[in-house]
Amino acid sequence: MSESMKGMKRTHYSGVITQAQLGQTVTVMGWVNKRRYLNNLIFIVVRDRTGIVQVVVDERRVPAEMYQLAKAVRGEYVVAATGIVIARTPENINPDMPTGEIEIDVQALRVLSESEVPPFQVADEDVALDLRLKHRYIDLRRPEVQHIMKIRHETAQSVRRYLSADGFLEIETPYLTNSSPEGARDYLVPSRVHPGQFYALPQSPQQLKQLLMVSGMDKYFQLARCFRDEDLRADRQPEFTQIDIEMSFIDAEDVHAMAEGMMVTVFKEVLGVELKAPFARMTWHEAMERFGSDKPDLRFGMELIDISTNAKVANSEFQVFTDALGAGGSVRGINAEGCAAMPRKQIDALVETARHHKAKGLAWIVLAEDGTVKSTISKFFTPEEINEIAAAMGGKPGDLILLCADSNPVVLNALGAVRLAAAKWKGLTANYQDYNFLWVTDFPLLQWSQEDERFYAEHHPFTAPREDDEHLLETNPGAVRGQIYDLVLNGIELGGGSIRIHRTDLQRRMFAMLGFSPEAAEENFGHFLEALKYGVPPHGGIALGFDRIIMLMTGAESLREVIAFPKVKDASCPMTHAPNHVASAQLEELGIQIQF
RNA sequence: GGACCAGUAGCUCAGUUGGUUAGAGUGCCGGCCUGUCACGCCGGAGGUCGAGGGUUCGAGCCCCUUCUGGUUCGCCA
Repeated sequence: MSESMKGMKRTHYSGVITQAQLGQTVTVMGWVNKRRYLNNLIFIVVRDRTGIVQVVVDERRVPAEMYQLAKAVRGEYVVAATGIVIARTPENINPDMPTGEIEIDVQALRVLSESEVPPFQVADEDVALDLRLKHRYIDLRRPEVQHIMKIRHETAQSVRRYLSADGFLEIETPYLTNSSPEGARDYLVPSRVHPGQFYALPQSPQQLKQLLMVSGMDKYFQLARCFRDEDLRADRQPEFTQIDIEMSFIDAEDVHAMAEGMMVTVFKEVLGVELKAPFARMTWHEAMERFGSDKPDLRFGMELIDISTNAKVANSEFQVFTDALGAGGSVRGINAEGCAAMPRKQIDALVETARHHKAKGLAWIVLAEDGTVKSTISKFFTPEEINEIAAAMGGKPGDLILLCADSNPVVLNALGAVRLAAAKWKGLTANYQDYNFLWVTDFPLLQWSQEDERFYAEHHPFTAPREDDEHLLETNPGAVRGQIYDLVLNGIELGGGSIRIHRTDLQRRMFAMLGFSPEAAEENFGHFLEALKYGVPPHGGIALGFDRIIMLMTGAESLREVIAFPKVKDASCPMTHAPNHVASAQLEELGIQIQF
């Protein structure tokens, strides 16, 4: 019974019809959100991208055929309805509905497409994620998901407007490019013309945007799709979009000011939210010491406190403490304020969290409201000593003190995780609209890999060291700080960037530090080193995770919510079932054999 | 690659110590209803309890294996 829409033309979106159209003849087209049948009276609620509107079919006033058609209409049918916009009588006004003051008195009704009973209701709020993604085209009909897509669109437009007005050029870089030896695993694309050779999909347009600076483009941006063949997380997808930016003749401060201006404008234009700029700043070292994280959530305190030098701790009989201190580690803790009432099971979960992050354990002191004190370390300390340690931690009745002793990296990392878990339990991370931006700067340039017995670039191999640390590059590489900055929002890394190396000699020293022989550097980065010979402006930039920004703007729980057709845990698509087998003829043409 | 959590009707879930024919809400189908808007009322259909194996007189429940999904550690320059 599906019909053509021939002769009918949509005049209005459903959600925008108001009293202003009273008396007009309108035609809406959309999905049947709901059909309510009251014997002689049928209400059909039509939904489109803009909202819903009610169409009334009154048996006494329409032809029998039309009434029968209305009766047969079911949920998610696509219909076209023409009728006169009439005011509802006062008692029939629905104040919860934007179009609730009017309705459409039907004159013509057509079913353009029927629908089977959908696997889940568009109106349902709690539907399992895999089912939603399997039928994402239905999931995307839900108003909240459409809202996210709209925010995403508006944000992209706002970013483009802001950067264009600031003199940036939007330039596309290729998706078919070279594999790079550093960094994440690449997605490879076999070449038919060059059997046995492969393109790689870009993990980021890093080298190409730097080459655009060599070209004198001066200011570049791109909403670039990036690909990384690594395992997924709630905030990680194998393909994602980043706002990729590069600028010439600038320093880190210029990049900060540009990025802050962009975020302030975007949040204002899209959400109507006024952000405070400049954003907070903190060095990587300070972030690690105070929060145990290089991306601290500043919506709450619970900062790490080092009590290694506290006499009661340093001179105690408690070997867990003294062993850690003897080995050059530390004893630190956090005061989870107001968490004394945390159930034992939850405290155990915090201990588990610490263990999960390599700590051997987590000591705790419960300072109950009534003044009683309970602790896991009461066997090793007198009540007075425990009180003194608690006082050193700033503890007061009602607080929960959590202590960890180990090597410094382990203590910081574990307490950083415990801090987050405790804050989450306390509900301190619930308000996503409390936007706390933060720049984390001066990351170490290089990171030693025990496993591979070599240094890796913390950021990427084109990152410039701080000029005052450059002399340490060969003598004490681990101490060299890079001109690196990450933008962090509420504990999530929105992105990062750096000032790049623009001198050939320094770039060669950098590659040497990373263990590349001159020949290997030439083979992997030859075109890049070559380009550095021909006049390179000092430059730097930043890449911000576009999907993550949308996630934080909308309070979405997962990156999947803000991507139209996302991948799931094993990097597959539940809807299209990609990746998939290909015809053997295709493989033959590529000279590829599958072995397993 | 590791750890943890979940899987019962189309959907969201309950299911006690292992014990009769596995339930609720919602959706779906049919009937009634002239102003509904989470319409209401009546009736109905709908189940490989993710799969396989085991223990037991007896398994949705206990054990093993496995699959799927989620979270996370490793990984993510």
